[in-house]
Amino acid sequence: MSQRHTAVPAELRSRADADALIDAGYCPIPPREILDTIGGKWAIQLIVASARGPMRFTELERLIEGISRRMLTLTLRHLERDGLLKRTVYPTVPPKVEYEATPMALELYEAMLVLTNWSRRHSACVARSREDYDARQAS
Amino acid sequence: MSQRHTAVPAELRSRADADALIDAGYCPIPPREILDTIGGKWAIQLIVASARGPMRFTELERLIEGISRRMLTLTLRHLERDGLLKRTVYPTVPPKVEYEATPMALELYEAMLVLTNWSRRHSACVARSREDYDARQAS
DNA sequence: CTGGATCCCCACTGATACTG
DNA sequence: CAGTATCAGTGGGGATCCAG
Repeated sequence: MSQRHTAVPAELRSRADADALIDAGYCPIPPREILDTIGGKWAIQLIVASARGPMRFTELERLIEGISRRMLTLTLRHLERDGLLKRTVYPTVPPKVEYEATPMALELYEAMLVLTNWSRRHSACVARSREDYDARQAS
Repeated sequence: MSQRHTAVPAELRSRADADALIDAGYCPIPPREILDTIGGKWAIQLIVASARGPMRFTELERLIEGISRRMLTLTLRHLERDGLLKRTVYPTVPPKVEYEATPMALELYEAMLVLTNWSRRHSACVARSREDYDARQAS
């Protein structure tokens, strides 16, 4: 735990580059902290959905598709607690509550795009690898 | 599902930029697939540990600290199946098995650094947000 | 409309013991 | 050395009902 950290250049491709990063003290272990935050089944979708502007509870419920009322509430609370969503209550009747991604969440979203990019570049390769692996197991 | 995707520039800061990205069809929903792969408790640590070169089973077991033999095996199998680790068996006695991160895994590792960077920039903010939130709940 | 409360399931994880 | 097998605990997540 608690290793040193420095600013990260991060446009590299080779094994040597990765070596250099590790030697420089880049410790990707803290991602556990991030993964605990956004690793939930719905967190990312909620951030994306509320990235364009205020979204109401029911809007999100309809948009996310498959999410239960319980998990919607829980995940929203979690994200709000972490400062990733701003919750605004309008004391009207019936009540109206809006959720909106904070700037910090938008940056996280942009960071996620790098992972998305990786996924897109390699998903086929991963799928093929799985097939090969499963085929070998069958034999 | 199955939205369009395009190459990603991804050096932006504003809400408008995020809007532009979403409009352009960047769908960060697939990260679920990534998160299922690396969201495990030990996956990232194993990738990092085996990023510098071949690592033996027992080496990893000692290095990771806290991992059980069972989870080490399971996670290694999972990563191998996805093509993120290469497993090499030397039919000697006693047996010798080496695990090494593939180029694809190294790229993933580099992508994770972006998230790590986000975490480092905002961890204090998140912590403060949590304190505020919890304080409000207490009242 | 926006949740809170409750019950339940099961996948992930850990602990321990055994083996080629 | 490098696993496998088995049992048990925990928590995330779903279903349902209730309430301000």
